Amino acid sequence: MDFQQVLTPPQFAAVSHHQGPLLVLAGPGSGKTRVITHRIASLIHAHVPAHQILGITFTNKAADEMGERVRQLIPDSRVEISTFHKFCVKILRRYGRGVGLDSNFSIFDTTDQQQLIRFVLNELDIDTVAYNPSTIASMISRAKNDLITVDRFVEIYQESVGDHLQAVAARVYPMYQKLLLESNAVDFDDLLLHVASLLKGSPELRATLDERYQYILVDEYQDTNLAQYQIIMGLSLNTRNLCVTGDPDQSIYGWRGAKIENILQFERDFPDCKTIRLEQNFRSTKEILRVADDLISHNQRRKVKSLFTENEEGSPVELLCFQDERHEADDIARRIRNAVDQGKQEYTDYAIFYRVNSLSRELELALARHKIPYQLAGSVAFYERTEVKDLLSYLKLVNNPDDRVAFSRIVNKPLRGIGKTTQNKLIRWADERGISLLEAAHQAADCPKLSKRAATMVARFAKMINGFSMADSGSVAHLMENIIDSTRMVDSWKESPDEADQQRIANVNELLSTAKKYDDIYGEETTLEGFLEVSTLASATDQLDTDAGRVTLMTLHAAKGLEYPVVFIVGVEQNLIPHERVLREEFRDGLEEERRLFFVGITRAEQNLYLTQTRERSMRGRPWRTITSDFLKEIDVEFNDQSTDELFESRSHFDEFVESVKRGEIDTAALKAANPERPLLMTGADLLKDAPQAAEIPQGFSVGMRVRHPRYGVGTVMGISGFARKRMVNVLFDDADEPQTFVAAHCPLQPLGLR
DNA sequence: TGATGACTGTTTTTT
DNA sequence: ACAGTCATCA
Repeated sequence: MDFQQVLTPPQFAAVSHHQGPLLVLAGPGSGKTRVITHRIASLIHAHVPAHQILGITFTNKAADEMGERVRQLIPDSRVEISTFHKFCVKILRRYGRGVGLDSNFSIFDTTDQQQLIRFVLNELDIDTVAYNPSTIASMISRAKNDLITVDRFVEIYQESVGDHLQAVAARVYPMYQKLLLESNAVDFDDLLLHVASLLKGSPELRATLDERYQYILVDEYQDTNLAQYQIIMGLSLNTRNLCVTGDPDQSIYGWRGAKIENILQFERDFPDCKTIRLEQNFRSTKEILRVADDLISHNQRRKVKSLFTENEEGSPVELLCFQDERHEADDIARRIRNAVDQGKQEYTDYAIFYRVNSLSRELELALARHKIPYQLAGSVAFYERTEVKDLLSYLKLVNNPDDRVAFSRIVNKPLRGIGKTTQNKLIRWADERGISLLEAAHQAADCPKLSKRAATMVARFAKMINGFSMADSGSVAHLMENIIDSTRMVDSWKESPDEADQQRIANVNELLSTAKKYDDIYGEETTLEGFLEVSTLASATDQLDTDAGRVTLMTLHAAKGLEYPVVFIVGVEQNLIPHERVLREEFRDGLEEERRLFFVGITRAEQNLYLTQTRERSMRGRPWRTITSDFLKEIDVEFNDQSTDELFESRSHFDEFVESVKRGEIDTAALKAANPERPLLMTGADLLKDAPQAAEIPQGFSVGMRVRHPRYGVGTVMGISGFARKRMVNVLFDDADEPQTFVAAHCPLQPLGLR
């Protein structure tokens, strides 16, 4: 293979640098994955044994893709390419004893984690309303990412003047960690933390692994946190053939503990490192790249790169402005529909990005209206569905009898008469005697506090769980079938007319077929542990299909690493892009990260890029007047106003309509008869029919009526005065203390239920 | 013990 | 707007 032929000079330089530390600063679309995969191929060509090479990515998708592309270059190669978390699981299965873990440990996802923290808060008699479990969870998570252990956390708290939140966290963290260990379980952050402590605590193990992995490649290095940094450093002390690739301008996980410093200081960590910049972009048009470059040049904290491309000029980036999110979504759908109908594009060519998941809703509705197939990254992930989690919890408990979160989740699901009281008594008793919940359940008959009836139920449950075993079932799928049969968990849904229940059955079946697939892949080697691991470490973007013939919707964060011919970025408005959260910060660090996030979104586009904004947008069920994004002042795009003052137009139509009805010019009864389903406009008279207690009909308002105002939200009509054009309405809004008065004929008040 | 309804926080994210 | 939790009652 002649690498020089297929690579640019800088790419080739990176690929052929084998010995010693290497930093590849790769701009968007600069062929970074290409460099990594070719470098691996090049190492193998140079007779480096494949098992000495370790490739690390952040997502499963990236790992799979990289593995696939390496195999295209070197068929049958057995290079280990893994995510940080998977790699750590592997180490811990083997060496976890050193941190108190048995090899069958459970991995707690965010839900499990919060469940356990909720339990701890209850135990410590801390109000879970004032102290949200997820807030405490993220504090602990953050600490773990920064390698702050329990002892250190408590120490720091005692040394400083911590606030009440820290006080709570300092009490919760130790007990949470103790229960995790007792459950023989780890959370996502522990996977990294435990491995980092193993490497630190055991020089022999560190040296062994350092030796084992001679060549390490880390992708997206700008997103590594302190724990990940320590792990990488620990493996690169003796053999320093460490190659990291990344782009500081695409660092978007700072809020999650990622340290952009890691990449910025790589040259300080390894003074003898070679630095290569990949600045030629092979993805986007000149127009798109120019906009991206203009934007990112406004960041202060960065390594300056000069991006360039030999691609064509392309059409200008367009900024589309709409009245509201519905018009925005509808117009995007219509554009896609038209282009596809004319054969100019395929559905697969399109991606729509947004800052927060809640914006996907309107887009989904519009795409559905226009009969456009789409796929959504994220949303309610399959593995987070209740029924899926329940079934997995059975498997988890079978695999790891110490798992108390799994136990608590399913002990009374489906209902078997083991209520809260019984559960609490059982937990107390188990903790007193230092045995697992399942063990306690077994011996329930000996528990003095439990009634005979409760004890029988509990013991029966324990017996059922014990009846399940991987050895007897032979495969994960069979075990799962046994569980489904024995628990009768789908029985109650079978007869249900409820669509949601049928969906639950479908989900259970899907999980079952996932298990079958897993069994098929591993054959005799299939393990319960392995299946659970895959299920827990699976993520939303993993399931994205590049060739599905569908439009793809996702958040800007999820878009990193992907590319599409045509990209829409919706909601380019202040408080969204940039997000309101960073606008409140005094320090402008967050703002630069928001700019990078926008930069990531822009640079996903190959041919066409559309930015959209609206004049008003509903957030949390309330309409808001929007403000244009500050970032738009930093870039040069073609402004294209699609908005009309339609809202006001329709309002005056409405007023006219109401007036006509009052003058008797319109026969409302006939109108309603003509369209009994859903009238386009409801008249005041119609409303009155649904509100018999209302006293008057003036201008469609009556005392006690619920109304909505675009700015003030929902309120109640307190009083009405005057007549005709001077008719006044007095409204007390739900959020306000003082009522406000409006001229009935001219105010944007809308009776609720009008839609 | 379990069902129902009110209340509340959530909406940056991935493993 | 919505989902998940909590409180109350049968």
